[in-house]
Amino acid sequence: MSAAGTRARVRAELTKEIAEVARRHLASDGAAALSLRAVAREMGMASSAVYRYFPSRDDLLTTLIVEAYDAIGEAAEQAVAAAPKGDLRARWQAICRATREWAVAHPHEYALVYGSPVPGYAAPQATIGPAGRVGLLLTTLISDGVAAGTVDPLGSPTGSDAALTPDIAERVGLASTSAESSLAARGVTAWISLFGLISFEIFGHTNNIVEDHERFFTDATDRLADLVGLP
Amino acid sequence: MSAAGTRARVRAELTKEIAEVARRHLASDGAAALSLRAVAREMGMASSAVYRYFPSRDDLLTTLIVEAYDAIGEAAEQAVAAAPKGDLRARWQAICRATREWAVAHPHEYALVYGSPVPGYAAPQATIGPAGRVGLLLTTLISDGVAAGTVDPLGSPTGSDAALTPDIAERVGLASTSAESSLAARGVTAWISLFGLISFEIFGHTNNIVEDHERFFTDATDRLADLVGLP
DNA sequence: GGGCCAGCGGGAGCAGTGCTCACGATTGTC
DNA sequence: GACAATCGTGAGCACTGCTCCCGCTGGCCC
Repeated sequence: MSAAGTRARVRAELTKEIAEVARRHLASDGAAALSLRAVAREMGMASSAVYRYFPSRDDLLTTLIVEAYDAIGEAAEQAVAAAPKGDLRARWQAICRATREWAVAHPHEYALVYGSPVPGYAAPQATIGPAGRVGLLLTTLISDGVAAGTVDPLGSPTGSDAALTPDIAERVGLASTSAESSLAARGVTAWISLFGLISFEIFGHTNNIVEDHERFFTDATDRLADLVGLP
Repeated sequence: MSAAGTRARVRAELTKEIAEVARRHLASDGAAALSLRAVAREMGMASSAVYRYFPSRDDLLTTLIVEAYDAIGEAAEQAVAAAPKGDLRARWQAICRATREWAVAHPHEYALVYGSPVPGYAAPQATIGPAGRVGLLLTTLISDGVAAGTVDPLGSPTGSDAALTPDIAERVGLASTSAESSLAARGVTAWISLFGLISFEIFGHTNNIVEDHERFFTDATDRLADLVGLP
């Protein structure tokens, strides 16, 4: 047993435990206050030992970023799975609602992911997959609507899909033969606006403006559904 | 002369100079890398001397935040002043475009303001005024449209103004006698979405998705104008 | 005009950070 | 059982924000 063995296993386990402790610190104190030394202290090891598992603080943060993306994506996926398949608007609201609720419950982790890129940034390759999960949910939702004939692929301003990366529309299932399509672009706009709404709330920009944040959010995401062209 | 004197004047000047040096550091290296000691070094003074002018690093950052808000607001105001008064859409686009261009030109300063709240946050009172300047431009634009009869105060979902702070609609000139008004809420949604669009671009979330950022932005803000109900 | 004290700059120092490195100890593999 | 890769340790470097005390000095009041 353990051809590639027990050593690797305890390493993997320790790696996970360090990330877990770090995630707790992040959740309670925010990314800026996350200290490798503090994590090491809590684990009862020398600070230098942590570097055997994470080559730098930034790598630890990257791990936490991926975890956060995945957590958000999973929350949204579970919510949309529980919504009635045929009711596009219900599914739309389920995704938006779940995403916002995760953010409200985990503000610091949300800020780590959708706030300012922390260090000298440069989003690591590992993050680009998980980052798109919520967006993908929204676009498959839209493509379902197109397939069912309830969503019009056209819409103003026409042709704005041309501003997107060439293969992105296909990758999210919103390709169109028409050069005038704006479907994918509208989906992306709604996706971005969704996170704009959440970010403004989490970061406190709407503090003196919105009173009932939940109600406002629901109404706003409903407007976004209009924008996309959901029935 | 100088009843409240020369002393106060050199103090004000030095304060300004420190802020200026700090702003340059921020612009080139980002908020995380802004070091009081580095600013002090560049000014040729001991690090402790800086504390005579700014009681803490956070206070320095707060000053820079206010400056950034004002710079954004001014850019937008100048742009809208140069647009044809009667053409609501042109004015709308002018505001959006100027805001985005400022952000592209000053990414770190933008991130300081619209990214994650840096330390233990708690937005200082001094920031709430300047923070609303762009939003105010958008809402006065809308209210102009209402006055001219080209913008319908109603719109889906009806009554969502109720989610806002009670007096906010009046403060931005979008008060309504109808309990079913959603005009202010739609304006706030568009305002938030505008900054969502800019943030996603600046923070790199659309890197592999949008190719022509300027074109995409223009199309998206046009859609937001639709959402508000601009003619 | 002269004294006086608030205001100022300087330097040392504290507690903390990320990260490196040489050193033993341990442990899985041949 | 020997060997070597792996691991944890502690000291140390350079840096940070911030505090405190010192000595000087320039503007105000008598």
